[in-house]
Amino acid sequence: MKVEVAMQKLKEKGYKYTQKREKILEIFTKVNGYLSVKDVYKKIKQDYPTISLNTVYLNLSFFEEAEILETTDLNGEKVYRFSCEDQHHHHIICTECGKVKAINICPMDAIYGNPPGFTITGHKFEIYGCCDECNK
Amino acid sequence: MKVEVAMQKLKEKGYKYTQKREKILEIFTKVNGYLSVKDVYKKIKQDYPTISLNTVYLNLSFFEEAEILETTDLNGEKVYRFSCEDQHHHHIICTECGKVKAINICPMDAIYGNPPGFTITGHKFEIYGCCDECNK
DNA sequence: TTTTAAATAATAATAAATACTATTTATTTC
DNA sequence: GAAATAAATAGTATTTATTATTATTTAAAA
Ligand SMILES: [Mn+2]
Ligand SMILES: [Mn+2]
Ligand SMILES: [Zn+2]
Ligand SMILES: [Zn+2]
Repeated sequence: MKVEVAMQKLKEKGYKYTQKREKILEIFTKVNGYLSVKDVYKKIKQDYPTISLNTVYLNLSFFEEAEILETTDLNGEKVYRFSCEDQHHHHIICTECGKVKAINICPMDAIYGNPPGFTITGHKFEIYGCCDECNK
Repeated sequence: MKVEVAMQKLKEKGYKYTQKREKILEIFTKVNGYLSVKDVYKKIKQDYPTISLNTVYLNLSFFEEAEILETTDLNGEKVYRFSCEDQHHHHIICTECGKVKAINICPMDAIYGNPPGFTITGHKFEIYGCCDECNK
């Protein structure tokens, strides 16, 4: 997703435009992987040294709500990345640096209906690994 | 896994026998699902009102290390359950109460070798839902 | 029974995440 | 463009999960 499209999406949801929000999104476009709140905080501090960590927390939550960012847990920490807008798929994730690679298989294709006693609301399929860079 | 087998496994790894450990394992046998540390703490307090929360934390970690318990994240919290010793499989999990049901499909069966640029170290496939009891 | 190494309790320390409030700012309205 | 308003932000406090520390107790070995 492009930054402008994401900002437009935000606007439609009634959020205001701010430079910091744009910058946060820009940070995510430059990374093909998950970032923690602190990762984003460190990066945006280069441009806005006085930004509050709380602001980063809030905005990442808003972005998630607006389905601009998606999240997962990496080592017990919530991490964020740009939502994949193309067809539903899953990822292999480097547990060291958060880098991702798409996997064009969804195990739900083999699941028919709801298992007895349960109503399905979601699923997660993630392969974990170490990328070549982190392997060095 | 039976409690005695698990305690035996612990012994082999050099851990001592304690009543509290046995009780913790007993708690897990009575529940077909994941429990948080606090869940276990509350339950065991009925028998050992002076037990320390830290003791629960420590023992659950030991059990995980000894592969007696397995874990996942539920609503950002680490939760534990008895390890499945039968053939590798996955689960549908009630996000309300942690109850689980086996799914005899593993998406890794369709993955051959390592994707370029990555070394696979693990995977997670979980279906989330709400069980009939929690739906009421 | 004595020894000793691990288990526990009690408490302190960390770290992620959330809550609160005064101030600032983007956007609306005139 | 200036004033009004509602949201965004900074700064700080609080909460909550988890880990660390240390003195005491206890299971198991000698
Ligand atoms: Mn993708
Ligand atoms: Mn199972
Ligand atoms: Zn990596
Ligand atoms: Zn349930």
